[in-house]
Amino acid sequence: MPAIQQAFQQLFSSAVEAKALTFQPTRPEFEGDVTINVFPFLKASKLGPEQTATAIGEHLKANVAIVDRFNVIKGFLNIVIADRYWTDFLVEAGSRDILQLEPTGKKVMVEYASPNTNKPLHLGHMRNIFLGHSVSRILQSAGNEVVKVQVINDRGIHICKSMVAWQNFGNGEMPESSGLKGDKLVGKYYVEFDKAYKGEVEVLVNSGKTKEVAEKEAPILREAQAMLLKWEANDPEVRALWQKMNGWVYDGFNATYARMGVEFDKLYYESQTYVLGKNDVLDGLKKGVFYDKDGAVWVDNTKEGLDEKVLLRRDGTSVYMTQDIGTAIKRFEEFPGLSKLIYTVGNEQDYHFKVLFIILKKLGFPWASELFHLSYGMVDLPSGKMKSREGTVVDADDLMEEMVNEARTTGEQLSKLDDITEAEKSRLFEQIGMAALKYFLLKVDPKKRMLFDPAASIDLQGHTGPFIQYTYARIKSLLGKAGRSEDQTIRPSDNVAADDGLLTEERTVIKLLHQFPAVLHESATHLDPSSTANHTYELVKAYNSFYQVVPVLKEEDAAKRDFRVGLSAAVAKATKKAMWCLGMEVPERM
RNA sequence: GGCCCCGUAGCUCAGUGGAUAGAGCAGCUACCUUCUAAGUAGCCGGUCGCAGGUUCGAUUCCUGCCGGGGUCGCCA
Repeated sequence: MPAIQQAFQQLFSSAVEAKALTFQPTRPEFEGDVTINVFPFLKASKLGPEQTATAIGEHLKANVAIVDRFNVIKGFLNIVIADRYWTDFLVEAGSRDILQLEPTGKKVMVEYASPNTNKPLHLGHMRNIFLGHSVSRILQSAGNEVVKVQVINDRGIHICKSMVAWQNFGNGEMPESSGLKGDKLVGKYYVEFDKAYKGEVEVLVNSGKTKEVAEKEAPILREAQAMLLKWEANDPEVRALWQKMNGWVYDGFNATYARMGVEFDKLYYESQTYVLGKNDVLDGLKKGVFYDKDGAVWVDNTKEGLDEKVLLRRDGTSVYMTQDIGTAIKRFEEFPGLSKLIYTVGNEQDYHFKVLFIILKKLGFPWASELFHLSYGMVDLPSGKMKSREGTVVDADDLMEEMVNEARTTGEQLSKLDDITEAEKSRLFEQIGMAALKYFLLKVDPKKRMLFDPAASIDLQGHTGPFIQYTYARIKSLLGKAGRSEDQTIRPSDNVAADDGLLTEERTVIKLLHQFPAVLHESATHLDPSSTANHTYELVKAYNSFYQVVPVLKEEDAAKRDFRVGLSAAVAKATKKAMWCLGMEVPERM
């Protein structure tokens, strides 16, 4: 880059801004590795596009060692970088983890699950959890210290509904007695509640009440509301039931998280945080940041293009926003070095977070500008939106089971695994099924709404997690036969093969490896695993093309063979790390 | 209605100012006595929602419109 600027200065005695200078990978139909578009410089060079490009090209060739040759097509300067540069890079890629970037010295908190405890986890949670988990690992690989946190919405009317229903209709059913997973059991009573509630509403409507009145007066709802009040008053019996049922849910969630392969450094319980924020809001009121209207505390965001919002009710109680204000403040107190806080929450809460961040800025917290809402789109089914009340949700445990079974069916059909134990097979199919699922959810831009078709969407072939795993396993097989591990990739002498000229297949793979750190960096900057996911696919796809036509172990020239083994090892190493960043495992064989 | 997000191949998605817009799936074809065929190569498939504008150059940026979704509680 500086070389180009220098070239420009000398050739045309005129400076060029760094941002006007764009390098792009040369399109495969032309010869070259990097391409510079010279159109932006025509005014300064006062020459036509071809002459400008040629002049720069000549200069670079004469002055920059790694520039081997160039060609000019229209306004595009295609530069061929010397083989030596690529082989040197490959040695580097073999000797260290190129996907572990320089430490930034920053500590980042990522919140990536916030389930309610009244029902089991579903597909929507899975997108949230895989996304946040992957972003955490990408940030870590990009040199940050990461704190992963979960918020558990363990209190409120929703859990009281399950509790009331269990009390009324449960006959003491327990996870142990029914064989139901704890979260499923509690979820079952949430559904029971809804059924009973609807029945009661219907009865009331038939007795002449309006629907609105009936929906407010249904006895079982009143019961749940009364239970919430008792909970807030610390009623021992209610609290004991609450603890018992939440305990079941946590057991269930933990089993689900374990299978998902995700983990948290710290848990926040809403029952502990919901009291936070009140004093902060009152402080803001004193400072004149907020105002009093009819006894309630409001914030006015009309200048920011939003509207007014209540922060404390007239009776002095909190709203959702209040506790989020308090929780954010608390987190920065608990983690003094924290420089960034990321909330992985669905895009239906875009407005909420916009308001939250503005409020914290108004309260004068310097870190308020470092808050980020990692907003992701909903997951739709072919039938439309998932609705828990209509029973159209895709259950997380069921889906994982289905995916793993799918992997098993395919794997056993291929019958390449007859010599391994049943336990090893189970572990392998678990890895494959989970990767298929995770990759499917992570390969698309997080902020976009996506479609999940359980029947057809999840493939084990093509642009998928298992495709990547398969490539890795094939390389491992090669390395095994060559007696090398992926960590002892290229001996420096291996790159002698380069003197013979890199094959285009080799060059393509190395270039993709070379781009990988930049892609990872971009993934971390945009908090978007999809670019990493897609680049990993590009890499292994290119490797597969190489593998198909270029002999590795069968190559007779020992130097070339070693070089290709080293190339393969470097791909395996980067692939494994990239997959780790996406929360997926890679199998030794498949 | 106000505000926000999205609209690219039959389907699912890449592509955030550059060349003739790319993958996967689906359909068709070729390649396993050769390093794992969960693979590779090829064919088929496009008014980048529509209309203007900015620019040497727009799928990409701006405006308007159309279509889809979200959100606008002293709910969470």
